Amino acid sequence: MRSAEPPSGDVGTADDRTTKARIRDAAIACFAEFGMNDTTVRTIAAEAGVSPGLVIHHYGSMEGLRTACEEHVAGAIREVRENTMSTGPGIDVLRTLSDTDVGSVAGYLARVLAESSPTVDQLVDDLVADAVEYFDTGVRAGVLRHSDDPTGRAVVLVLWALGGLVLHDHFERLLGIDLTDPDIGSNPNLAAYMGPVYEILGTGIFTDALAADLQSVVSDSNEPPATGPKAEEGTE
Amino acid sequence: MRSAEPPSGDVGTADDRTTKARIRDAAIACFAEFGMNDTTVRTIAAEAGVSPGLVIHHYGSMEGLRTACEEHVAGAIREVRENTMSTGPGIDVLRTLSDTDVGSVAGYLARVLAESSPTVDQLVDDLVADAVEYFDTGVRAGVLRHSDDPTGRAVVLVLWALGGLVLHDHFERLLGIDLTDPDIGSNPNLAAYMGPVYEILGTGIFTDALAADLQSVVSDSNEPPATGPKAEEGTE
DNA sequence: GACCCTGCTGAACAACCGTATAGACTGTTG
DNA sequence: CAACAGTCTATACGGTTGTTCAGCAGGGTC
Repeated sequence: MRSAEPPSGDVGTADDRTTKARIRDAAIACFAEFGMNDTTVRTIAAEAGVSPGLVIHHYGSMEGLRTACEEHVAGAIREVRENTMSTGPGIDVLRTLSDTDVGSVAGYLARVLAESSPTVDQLVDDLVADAVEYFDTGVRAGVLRHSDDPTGRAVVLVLWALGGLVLHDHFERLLGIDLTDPDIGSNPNLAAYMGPVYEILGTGIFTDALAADLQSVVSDSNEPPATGPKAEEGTE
Repeated sequence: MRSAEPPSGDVGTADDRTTKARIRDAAIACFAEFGMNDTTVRTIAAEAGVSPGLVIHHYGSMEGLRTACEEHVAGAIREVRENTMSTGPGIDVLRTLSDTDVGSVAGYLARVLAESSPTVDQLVDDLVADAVEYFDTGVRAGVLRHSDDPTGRAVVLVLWALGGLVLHDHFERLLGIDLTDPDIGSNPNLAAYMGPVYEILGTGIFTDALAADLQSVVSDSNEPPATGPKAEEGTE
């Protein structure tokens, strides 16, 4: 009773299909499907096919289980990240998530990203750091434009992508594409999202004159310009 | 007892500083500060300085109060939207929110946007429709680039902006700027966010050759190209 | 056989939730 | 004055939550 954990203190990176691991996977699936609040110990226990008491027995408390889920998901993402980082091509946030073997990583992240926690914060920091590094590679390869604020650009793009993940219900309703779909690549409506994305990131949305005007204003003060019709709608 | 509502069935667009309105405002503030789940009837009652029973007496149930908050916030946003729409210049999502008189609209939205509800869905649809219209104005004025998918572009930009709002904690941690700040305009760190945003929306991030390549690929199939080093990190 | 340890169950616990109800206080009307 | 209608408080009720605990089944070890 003094310790609810067996001596093996791993969070599950290797071959654990024990009951404890099954409970964790069931919890992740429930969190992704029903949300953080509508998921109870009894919901998870039923999903895993065990008794409610066993969940607590293995993870000490509900918060202990939450932490274990976060660390497991973060570990799975980190694993994919490091592998594809060394491999090279085609890493992006959503693809990184769908490449994990957890299954409902994207749906789970969509639920936990909004609430701050050390594990999630670290995960976001890592994704941003990856983006910074990868953007730098792209710039030196001549496929990406130079940025006056590489870190800021990476932060904005990564958080926009993750924020879109959190709002996947709205994307699905408006564009017919579910960003949390584990195999989003085979969705026929993917172009409805990727088309505008590539268009925006390819050429921007401002015409050249206005873009230069906005850039100079930003570097001077904090206030966007107030002359003539503005066009920063939907961007801040 | 058969009806918990007084004959006045408004949701609060005009001069109501009654206790009922104060309870609603306290609820919005609590939802924004503590989140949807950690806010109980007793929390709201304490914030409003009334008894828990009175909350139920006025709004029938907790869900009735939630609905009233949603409709009130949506109404306040709609009001600002229509006014600035007719006025003309400088409307954007975050500025629209900070122009409302509710105070913690952005923080409230950051909590409710993730969960689908008819009222929130309608509000998002309206913001997207506004963006479509405003983008079209900008295109015809020559300050915005033409889009092959104007609606898709507006959806992506609005949801990116709103998604950033939901992830305001991460933005604040990484860039030092709180997107839910009621008067965000006077924040000295605003440039840390607006700089990258204007840069991205001004010129995009892809170089011309790669941008054209990606565009053609998207219009052909759903799969992003797989040749050479890719650069769609953080965007999908 | 007895013994212990581990995985696990099912019932019970206290705490908290939203909600209902009885009644007290107020101002208004006859 | 009495009667009344709202507003508001205090309290209590059922239900659900996370958590605890006594005990069962099974498999080693002596």
